[in-house]
Amino acid sequence: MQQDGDRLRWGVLRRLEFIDFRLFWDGRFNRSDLAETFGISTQQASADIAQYEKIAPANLAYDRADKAYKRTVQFVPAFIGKTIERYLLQIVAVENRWMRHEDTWFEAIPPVEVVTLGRRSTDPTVLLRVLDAVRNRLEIDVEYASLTGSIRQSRTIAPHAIAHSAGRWYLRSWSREHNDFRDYNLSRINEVSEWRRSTVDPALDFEWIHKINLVIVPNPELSPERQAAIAAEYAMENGNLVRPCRLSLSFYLMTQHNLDVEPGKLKPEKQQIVLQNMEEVFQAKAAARQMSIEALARAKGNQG
Amino acid sequence: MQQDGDRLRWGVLRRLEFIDFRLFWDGRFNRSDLAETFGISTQQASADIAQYEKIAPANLAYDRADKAYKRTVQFVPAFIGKTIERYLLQIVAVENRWMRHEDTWFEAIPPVEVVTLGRRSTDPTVLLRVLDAVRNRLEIDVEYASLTGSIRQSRTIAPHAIAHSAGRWYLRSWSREHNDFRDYNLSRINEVSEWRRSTVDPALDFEWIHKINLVIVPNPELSPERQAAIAAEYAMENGNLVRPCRLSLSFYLMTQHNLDVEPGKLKPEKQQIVLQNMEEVFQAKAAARQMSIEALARAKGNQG
DNA sequence: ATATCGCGTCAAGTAATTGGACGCGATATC
DNA sequence: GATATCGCGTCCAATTACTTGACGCGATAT
Repeated sequence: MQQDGDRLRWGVLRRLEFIDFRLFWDGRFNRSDLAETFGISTQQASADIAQYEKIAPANLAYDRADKAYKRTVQFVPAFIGKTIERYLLQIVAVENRWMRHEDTWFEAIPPVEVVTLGRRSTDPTVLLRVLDAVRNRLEIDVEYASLTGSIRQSRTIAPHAIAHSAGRWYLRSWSREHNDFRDYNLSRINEVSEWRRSTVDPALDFEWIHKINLVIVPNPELSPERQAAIAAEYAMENGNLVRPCRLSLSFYLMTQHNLDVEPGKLKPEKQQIVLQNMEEVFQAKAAARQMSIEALARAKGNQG
Repeated sequence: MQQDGDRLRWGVLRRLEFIDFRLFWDGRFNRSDLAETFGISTQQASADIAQYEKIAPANLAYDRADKAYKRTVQFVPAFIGKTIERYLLQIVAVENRWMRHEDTWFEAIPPVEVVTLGRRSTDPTVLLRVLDAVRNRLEIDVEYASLTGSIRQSRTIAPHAIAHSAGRWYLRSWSREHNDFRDYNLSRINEVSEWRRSTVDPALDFEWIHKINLVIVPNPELSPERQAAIAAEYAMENGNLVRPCRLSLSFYLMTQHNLDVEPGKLKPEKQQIVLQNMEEVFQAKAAARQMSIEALARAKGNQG
């Protein structure tokens, strides 16, 4: 199968993958499904099906009554692989209108409800300019939606990385106004106007570069059974989860899971996990921040 | 271009899309990139590039010095469309190891950090059986990881929908043990053994079917500026956001955003939005639950 | 100066795909 | 219970997509 996979043309491979996909998700497919999805003739579709049958004969059987190929109980995906999470994500993307149903291979989107509050989506042009700036070490002028939302402020930033947390996209950047590194909410950037080479070394962003191990344990106020379940869900070893994390991002992770709330304020169910080394994280973050500010000031001094 | 798009073969269209993609994300691409990604000859790749140039001549220019095609400033995506969020999601998927880098079109994954605590991923076979059960109205026996994580419990459920919230997947199901509808965490289902036709009508799951409008406003304890910014971020109209939501899912949405925490317990920054009609939601949910339980009991009485 | 690399292109050959035609079996229609 | 319909499979010649091989061109590296 591996050899077969290598010598098959890219297009044919995709079509076999499609067969695999539909068998997995719908349990059935038609010759015409294949023909319509890829814009090929029925003859070619028949040939493709025959080829799939040669590779994985036990996976499907034609049901004359239903006029469709159906998945057998022995079915094992031969092409789409073991990580099906990506397709689940497609469903989420369709529900959020990030992706069109036609751009997926789903015939019927499974009855999946996505529980989220939709936010404004990112402007492609902004994203494009921002990515360029990151890649080519540029300093850019951006129009940043002020807190009031009405007045538009111009900022000069030199972004060097992007981060994603809880549905929000952040831009890690040096700020000319403050001469330090901070996070900008990508969806609040409306326009990128000018760009020029940046003179700031992103290696000075110690809050970004330095990582710390977050030591996470189930909330001890929960019953032992519940704690064990949570340990299993997060695949904890020895009762704790050690998650390396950039210092500047640690707060987002903490916010996401209510790790930054003092114990006792929330019901334990709302705070299923807690952070053991919070103090250490706080101190490390503050120290790194200080280091960056001083290094940037020194660099500016040398330059001017 | 539309006509061109229709008459182009599926494979060619994908390759033009690839050119568009690379121009967007990397700002550049090679003939050999195209050839290697799709397993075609360099000649064919040249032909494809020529075709793309015919369709969108202003989008790219060959840079002899760099030996690469480069994006021009006038670049406007001609194939990949306006919703680029789907590709951002791919990056998240790669970072979370749900997807392989090779299965995307990214040459270099942009320096994106994904802030999340990875959870155990879903077993494809379980997902497959569960989807079948939903689609064909089956009752299935599942092995559900008990709270202790060690003892395995068998449950008989008839699932009828799937929900996704904050990285977790839930299965909305009727439960034989309790004769009511409840949620099962998909990642805690280890195995699906037997299946048979279900006799329970999912239309009786009123907590699922009935929707309620969640009325969400910025936390009034925040400064007016901050409130305005949050209103903008969530695209609120008249200062509030009305989000229709299935009753059974309303709690997940509330949990995600700390809407279910009494005011004053958390710092306002950790509770940027609040729910105005919490009492109404609670009552509606309880009423629907009661209705379901009674309807199910009646149905059982008629049956037995 | 010379080698190397990526590009473009011409020409001939091969593989993929189409269009047309036919038969087969299961369901729906009257 | 005859008849139409639909989706499938398959044979054929014709067409299109793609490959293999060969050559020249310009920019960079040695």
